[in-house]
Amino acid sequence: MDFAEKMQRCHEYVEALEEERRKIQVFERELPLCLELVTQAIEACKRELSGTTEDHNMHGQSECSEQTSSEGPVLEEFIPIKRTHSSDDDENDNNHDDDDHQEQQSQNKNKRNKSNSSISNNDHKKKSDWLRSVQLWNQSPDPPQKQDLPRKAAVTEVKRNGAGGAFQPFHRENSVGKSSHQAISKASPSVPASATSSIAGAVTGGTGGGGNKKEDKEEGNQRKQRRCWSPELHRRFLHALQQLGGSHATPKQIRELMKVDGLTNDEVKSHLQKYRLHTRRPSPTVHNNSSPQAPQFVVVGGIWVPPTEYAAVAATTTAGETSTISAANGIYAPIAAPPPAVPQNRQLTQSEHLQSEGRGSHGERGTHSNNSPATSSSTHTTTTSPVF
DNA sequence: ACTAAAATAT
DNA sequence: AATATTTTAG
Repeated sequence: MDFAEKMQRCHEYVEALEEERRKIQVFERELPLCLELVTQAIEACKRELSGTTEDHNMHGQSECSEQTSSEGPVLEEFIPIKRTHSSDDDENDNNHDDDDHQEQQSQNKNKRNKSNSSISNNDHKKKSDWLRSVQLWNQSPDPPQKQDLPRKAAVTEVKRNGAGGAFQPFHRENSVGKSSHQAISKASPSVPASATSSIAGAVTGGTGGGGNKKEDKEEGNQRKQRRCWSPELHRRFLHALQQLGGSHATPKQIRELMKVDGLTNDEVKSHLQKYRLHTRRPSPTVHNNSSPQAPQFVVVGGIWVPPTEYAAVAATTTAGETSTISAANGIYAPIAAPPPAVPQNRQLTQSEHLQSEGRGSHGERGTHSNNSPATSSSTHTTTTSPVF
């Protein structure tokens, strides 16, 4: 009978749902309704299962509800963004907006005013367990973001955290620049919340003319809110770098390429610095794989490839076409294909050898050509060789 | 008290 | 733009 079959299917579905619930459990704070929905669905299904047969009139749809159909309508409810302004800007889907009209929003270049006063807020303090406290969206009291859901538009700044990896919570702290002279009055780094089904914005966006809340207490100072270079952000960074052919890229170019709104030159610059730093021979006496136990794929020829990286970069670029880029990839983000999934494994294979990384340290994974260790920097690999 | 990362200064 | 220094979050 097909009945049994149905039961079976239903059962499976419930299991799937439960697993799903486990997954989002962590984000209870961010997705309370989502959790609730799933829970309800599970219950409904179970009821149906146990409640025996027929009369699935009322909740007949429960099972299929979230799958797809209801998704649309419901989705809106989940979107944290409350658009206060009645005027819905709906037009800004995916136009171009490549241009940088992003960072400027209220990013004043003023030097910091020296006015200084008391800092009175500590709103954070009680975030001990991150997983829980991680916020996909900043819950900062200001959702001034004009551009909401960028949808598919890549341009904006949709970034996601998490995924397979590490993501760090955003910190929203206001430390006052108590520096003696100069105070920045850069715009308040308000954070947008953009979400696409499972995506959360990771990048802050400037406030538009939106209107700041009363948050910034009349002080123009404040050390810029730290920008969190989430894996995704970094991914974009790398991507941009690749497109520019290596490290020569100027921060400005990089920033533009990244198309992340709210990202400033300085931030990129800083990040670039760090990147180069790490990129350039972490050398002296760096023995990577130390553990005799053969950490499967540690490899790391390279340098500084944050956990989540690999896949991301690979993915993007692979999809991409640029040959040159690939080279770049090879260089900086060659490694590590984690056990789980990830179809494309490159040359991660021989990991075992402790490889005389020794002093050279530079991972020369590059299929070919590589700079000499000491003298030249790693940079040119891409830039020089490929025709540009 | 230490470190890495980001911000800011030169 | 490159590097150096300072500040700060973990």
